[in-house]
Amino acid sequence: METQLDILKRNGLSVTEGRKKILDLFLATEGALAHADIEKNTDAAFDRVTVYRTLQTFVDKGIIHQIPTTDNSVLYALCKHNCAQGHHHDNHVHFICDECDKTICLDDVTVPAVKLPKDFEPLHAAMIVSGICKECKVN
Amino acid sequence: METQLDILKRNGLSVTEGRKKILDLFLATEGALAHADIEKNTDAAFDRVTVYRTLQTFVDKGIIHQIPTTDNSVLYALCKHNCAQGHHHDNHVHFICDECDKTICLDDVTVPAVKLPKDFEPLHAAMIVSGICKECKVN
DNA sequence: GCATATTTGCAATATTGTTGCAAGTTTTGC
DNA sequence: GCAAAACTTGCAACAATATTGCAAATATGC
Repeated sequence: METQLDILKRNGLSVTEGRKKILDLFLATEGALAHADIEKNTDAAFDRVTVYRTLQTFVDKGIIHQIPTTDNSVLYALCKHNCAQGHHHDNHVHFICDECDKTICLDDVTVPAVKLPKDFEPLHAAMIVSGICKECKVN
Repeated sequence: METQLDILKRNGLSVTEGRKKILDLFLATEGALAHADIEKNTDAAFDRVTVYRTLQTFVDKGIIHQIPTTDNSVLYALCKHNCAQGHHHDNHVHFICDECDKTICLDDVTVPAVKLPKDFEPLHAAMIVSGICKECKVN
């Protein structure tokens, strides 16, 4: 399995404590992370600014992708497939649970294509489904 | 055509200057509006707080709906169809233009249903397509 | 190991969102 | 149309979130 080190090197990034730790967190988390989660889970070991910059770098490199939400926050999740710089393949559906508030990448559910009106040229599509997730449904 | 007055009355809301003006702005705008746009376009005639509260009220009543984005902001747009309180019908696709940055409600394009993994129960789905819009494509 | 390039932390600042409360406005019932 | 009740607004204070420049620290290439 690919380690944080591999990921950083593959993307030509300097290997630093901060980047390793944040990547570790992503690798250890099933769902998506908000900026706030990352600050909490690294025990304030890093400056807030570093977290912002690290996330931005990862997004630019295609290591993580952003998930839009309706509550003025952005969620981040690892790209499971190989995403080249500036060319993401994160075209899977995201599920936000109304119960436990977790966001899950449904890697096997691809965003369906839609027919747009004339002269609209689509480049990227995102889809967010909310409801009750597997875990909450069973319990 | 339905005026701002009709909309307010239909929803049992007090008719105030602020609500009328903000509704006017929505009725006059084709695309979606960010909170910042609303503050700007009302000439700072209202307190920031009033704008926040008015938008919240409109969302609660189903007069406008929220559109998720990936840049830490939420966009708002009028519900074209009759949305009952707590029961929105805004299941159309939203298009964000990378060129002019406008967000357009594609009222005629409905969000397609997707097949979710076992035990996931969907309640709501949103879809955002980005690319080049009609206007920018032609010019 | 050293020079260069990159990254980090700090401080300052800007932006955005929230809450309580008193004053003002709208609606209701007559 | 008027008074009382209900609701809405603005202000002030505050909290949270995001951005920038710059010097110090760290990582990389040779």
